[in-house]
Amino acid sequence: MPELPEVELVARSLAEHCAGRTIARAELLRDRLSPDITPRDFARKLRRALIEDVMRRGKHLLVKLDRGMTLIVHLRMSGRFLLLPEKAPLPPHTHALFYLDDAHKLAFTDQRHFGMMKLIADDHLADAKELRALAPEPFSDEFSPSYLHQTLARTNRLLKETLLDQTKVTGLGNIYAAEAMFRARINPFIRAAQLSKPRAARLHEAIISVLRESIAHGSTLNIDPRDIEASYYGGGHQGRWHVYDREGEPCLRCSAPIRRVARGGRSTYYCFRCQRY
DNA sequence: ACCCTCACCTGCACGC
DNA sequence: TGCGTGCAGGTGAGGG
Repeated sequence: MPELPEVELVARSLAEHCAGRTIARAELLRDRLSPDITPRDFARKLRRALIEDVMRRGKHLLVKLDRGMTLIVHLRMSGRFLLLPEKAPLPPHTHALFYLDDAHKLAFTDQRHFGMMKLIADDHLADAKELRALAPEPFSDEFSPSYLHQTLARTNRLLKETLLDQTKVTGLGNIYAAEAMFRARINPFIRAAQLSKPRAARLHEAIISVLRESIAHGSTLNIDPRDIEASYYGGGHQGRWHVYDREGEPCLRCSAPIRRVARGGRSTYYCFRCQRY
């Protein structure tokens, strides 16, 4: 599912439901979910671990355990957590299981098998290759208008592609990149370096507000009500996106039909009239 | 160091 | 109904 707002909500709900719980037993059902560790060691290292907190960095979940360990989880396209009664049947595509000490189990499911887990000692967390190169958090002071302007100025790629590069800006994916550029009224196909300072500042504001509002509204994606973060979701996503997945529908600002352009196997949605330059 | 393409999987919607 | 095609929210490896 996930871009930053979805991962944030998963992190919050995992923290709410699982922080303070002990993992009675863990099972890695698909080896390649966590390729650095055998299923046997996965079970051994997690057995009786206390979940202290669950945080987010970029699109990664950080499950902070006692004994100086953190489980890094990336949901990629289809990773989900479901909190189920201990004896409930396993959902399809369950690749890892965590039996908690409160008669529930946490199931990690992943239809497309792109998800990733890595158990890492806290000493090495900061330099884990998954986290090391990530751009500053969008809600941090470090992610400033001038940071964005200078970062974009140093690339030759198209703006849209650059916004998806997690080492330049972290947390945006295909949906929210499109939504942020629409909000800032900037064309996705300009060169990133072409963006003037005032327009970079406008994009900066748009990125932050799109992400912030999506978190506040409970994201924009359709989710299974059994997903752990389901309680944070409002009334579904109807009408929330302005351009994403709206090819041919009227722009909500100017009524021009929204365009979709496919490149490198991915779609970019934008309003050709509002986002001319 | 950068940039591009492909690869990783399954399932669903669509057109014939 | 059945089959082939294209597409889906993300990234990493490997090449130029």
